[in-house]
Amino acid sequence: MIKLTSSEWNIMECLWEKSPLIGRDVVKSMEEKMGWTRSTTLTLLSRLEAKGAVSCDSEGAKRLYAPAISREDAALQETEDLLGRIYQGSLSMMVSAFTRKKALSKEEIEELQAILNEMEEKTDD
Amino acid sequence: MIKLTSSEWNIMECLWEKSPLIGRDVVKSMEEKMGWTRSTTLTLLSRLEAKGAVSCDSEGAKRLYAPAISREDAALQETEDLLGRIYQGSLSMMVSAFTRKKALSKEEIEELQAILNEMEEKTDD
DNA sequence: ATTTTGTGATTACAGATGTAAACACTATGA
DNA sequence: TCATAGTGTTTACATCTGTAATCACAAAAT
Repeated sequence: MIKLTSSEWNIMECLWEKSPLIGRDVVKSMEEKMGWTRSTTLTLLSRLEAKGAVSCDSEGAKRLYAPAISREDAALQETEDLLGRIYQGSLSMMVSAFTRKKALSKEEIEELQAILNEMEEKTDD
Repeated sequence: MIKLTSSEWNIMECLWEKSPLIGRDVVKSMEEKMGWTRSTTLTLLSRLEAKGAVSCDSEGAKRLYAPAISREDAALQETEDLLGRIYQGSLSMMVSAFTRKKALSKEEIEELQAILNEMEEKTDD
C-alpha cells in the first residue's frame, strides 16, 4: 500500500492533472505553485518512482513521468486511514463530528442529500 | 496548532479514555495494546507534554498525565487537514469519493440522513 | 570539436518519528 | 541504612521528510 507524504501529493496532483510530463514541466509547475527549486521537485519525483507511485518511460534520453496510481485510490486510502484511526472507520461518525463544529453551506447539504438518495436507490433491499 | 503523529494518537486515546493517569498505567495499556516497551511510551508522553498535548501535574514525586486538548479538536483538525489536502476542503466531495468505492450500510445512510435533517432545521434561512 | 545548456542522478543535511537502552532519582522493604 | 523496585529523564539511533546543492551526462549551439 503506497503512502504519499504531503509534499508528494503536490507532485502527484500535477501529474494527475496532465501526463505524461517530462521533468521540466513538473519542475516548472512546482516552481510556480510551491516555490520549489528544480532539485526538490526532481528528488520528489525519484522518491515517487521508487515507491511505485509514478511510472517512468524513457523516451530516448528524456524521461516521461506519469502517475502509476489513480487519484481515486490514493484519496480513498488516505480517507480510510483517517476514518480508521480516528472514527472507528465510520463515515457517519466523521460527518457528525465535523458538522458539530463546522456549519455546512446549503449547497453542501443538498449535495450530500443527493449522494445519499442515489445510494438508497442502488441499495436493492 | 498541535499536530499528533500516529504513535502519539495511541497515547492520547488512552488518556482520553481515562485521566489523569500515572506513567505506569499508560505504559501498561500501551504494552497490551501496542506491544510497546516502557521507554517508548514514556518517550511519547514526554514529547506530547513538550508539544502541549498533555498536561502533567506533579503529585509529589509522581506525575499525573492528562490530555491538554480534546479529542474533538484533535479529530477535527486532522479531518480538516485531509479535506483541505485532498478534497478542496469539501466534505461532500469526500463523501462522494468514498461512497463511489465503498458501499455504506443502511444504518450509516440513515445516520447520515438524520444528521443532515438536523442541520437543515438549524439553518434558519 | 568544444562550450554551453538542459535534464536527470547522487549526495547532503536538518528536523520529525518510531523505537528503545541506559541512567538517575525516590520510595520501600529488609 | 542499604539494597531493591518503581518511576521518570537523557541519550541513542535508524528511517522518513522536506528541501536543496552538486555532479554527470546528453544535446545543442558555436
